[in-house]
Amino acid sequence: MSRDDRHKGHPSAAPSPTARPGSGDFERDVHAVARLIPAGRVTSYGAIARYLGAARASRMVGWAMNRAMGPGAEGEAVPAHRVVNRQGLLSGRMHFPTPTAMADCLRAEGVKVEDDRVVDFDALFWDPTTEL
DNA sequence: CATCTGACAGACG
DNA sequence: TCGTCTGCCAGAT
Repeated sequence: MSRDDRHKGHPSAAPSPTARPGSGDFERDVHAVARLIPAGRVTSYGAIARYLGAARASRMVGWAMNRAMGPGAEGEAVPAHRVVNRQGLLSGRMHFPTPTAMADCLRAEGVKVEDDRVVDFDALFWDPTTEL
């Protein structure tokens, strides 16, 4: 990401610093939805973000996953391997313990993965706004 | 305290 | 149809 110069995002400071610093609400919701993803199914970051009402915060979904699997993972593990991008691409595979952990995990659930991409992604796609 | 980056997605040219 | 830019929120430097 180095389009050139996109450093403009500088809205006035937060009006209520004590409102909710770490928030965690968004992240918590993301984890909740991720856990609802049925095994053998996959969804996209945007789908989750949209379901939470933050369709434009799809990036945060991925960030939430990163924290979810970290050492500070909440009690329950989050199936981050079932969350892929809009193209069915395992964009987050590099963040797993091993580069093949994500694909291997999906294959274990019956999901075919080829070239880091979910085969038949459209058929396996699980949309929370529709299914939930 | 200011600035960039990041597991994406959608709009635009 | 493809390449590029912007938007979003939060964490890291």
